[in-house]
Amino acid sequence: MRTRDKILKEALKQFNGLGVEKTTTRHIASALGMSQGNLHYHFANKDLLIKELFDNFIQKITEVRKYEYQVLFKKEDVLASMDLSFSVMYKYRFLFRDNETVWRRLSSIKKAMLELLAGRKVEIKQIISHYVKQNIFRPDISDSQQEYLADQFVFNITSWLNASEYLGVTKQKSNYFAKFTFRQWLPYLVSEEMKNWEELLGEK
Amino acid sequence: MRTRDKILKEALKQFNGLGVEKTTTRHIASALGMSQGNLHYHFANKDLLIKELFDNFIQKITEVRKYEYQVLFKKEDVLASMDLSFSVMYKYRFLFRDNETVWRRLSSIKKAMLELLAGRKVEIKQIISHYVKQNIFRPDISDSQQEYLADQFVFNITSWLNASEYLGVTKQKSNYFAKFTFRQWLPYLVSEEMKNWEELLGEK
DNA sequence: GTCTATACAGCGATAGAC
DNA sequence: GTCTATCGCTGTATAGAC
Repeated sequence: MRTRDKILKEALKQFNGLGVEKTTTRHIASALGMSQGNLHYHFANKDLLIKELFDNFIQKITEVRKYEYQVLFKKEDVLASMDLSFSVMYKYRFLFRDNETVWRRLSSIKKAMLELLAGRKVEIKQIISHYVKQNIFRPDISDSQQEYLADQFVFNITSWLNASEYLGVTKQKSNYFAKFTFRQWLPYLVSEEMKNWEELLGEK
Repeated sequence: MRTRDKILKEALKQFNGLGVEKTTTRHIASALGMSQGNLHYHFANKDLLIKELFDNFIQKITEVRKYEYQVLFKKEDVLASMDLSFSVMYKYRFLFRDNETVWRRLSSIKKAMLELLAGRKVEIKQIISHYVKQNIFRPDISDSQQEYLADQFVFNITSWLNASEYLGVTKQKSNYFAKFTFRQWLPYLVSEEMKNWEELLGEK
């Protein structure tokens, strides 16, 4: 593995574990048995490390999305898609946990992240709208409630990482939260569908 | 105002605004036109500042809870109660935004915070159970789904502060999120109730 | 590319004068 | 109580030898 990549890998590990502010170039370098001077040869400053990790994140999350674009309406596929997205987000969780720190340092990341989420919201509204047309969702759910559901979805995907401690979640994080998020739709379903979905999501 | 209190007030302001790690005793002192030495006369170290602010938070949030304990089942009261809680949490938002940093420094706060939330979950389950018995909630909602709803509630109250940027919320934060959280219950209601509640929550 | 050495700034905290 | 002065440490980043 190239030195550059080793540094990136270790930086990601420490950003996720210790947080962005507590992670230092000294610390990263020494964990790799490398001098700090050498690290700064490869990455002139800490922000460049963050920037490159963010670019990697965007690349992976875009890949995941593209992959399932056409199969998105079947409930098993929606669930699997969420699971995949969540696992990528989990890998780069410092971007969400320390979002304020990161955004303060690099405002371009803030912009890109908000755009990403706006795109997600549009997608989710399409799915919901599809379910309403197919009579999978109940007919008495108002438009504003559908809008709300999409907001709740965005809220969930951005917040789940911080919440795991509060909820006492330890293992299988991405899978747990994919179900957690998906489960929010249960009461919107018509009765016949509800049983199927509840089965898919398994007992809590 | 006593010097002690001035320091606490400024510390809270900076913790909320800059984050705990970026806030320094130097910074707090100079904002008050006071020497750093003097600040350290009143608070020997930074952790004592955090600790005292946390104690104030606990005192206020407990007060708020006690106050409406008996009226908790009417929907208007539940909403008002949430609004009050959220506004206290907002005042001490660094405790939630920087929860990992704070918990790393003072594990006693982690313990107390998790207990507080566990209590909240119990309360919310009581309310839900009450609504089910009163036939305000639909009868076809499973027990595990009720449990889930309580978890979602805890998830919401702990995460809303970080999410406002993602959702584009700017003003009236506590009121907005009280409704946001409450609105999650809409699809669980029987049809007749749904209209009343939707009116209470207003158009999005 | 990788190292050592070092400059420089900022932090928490303490000592001692007033 | 409040101040100034200072210590010891840790952080980012650069310079120059190999």
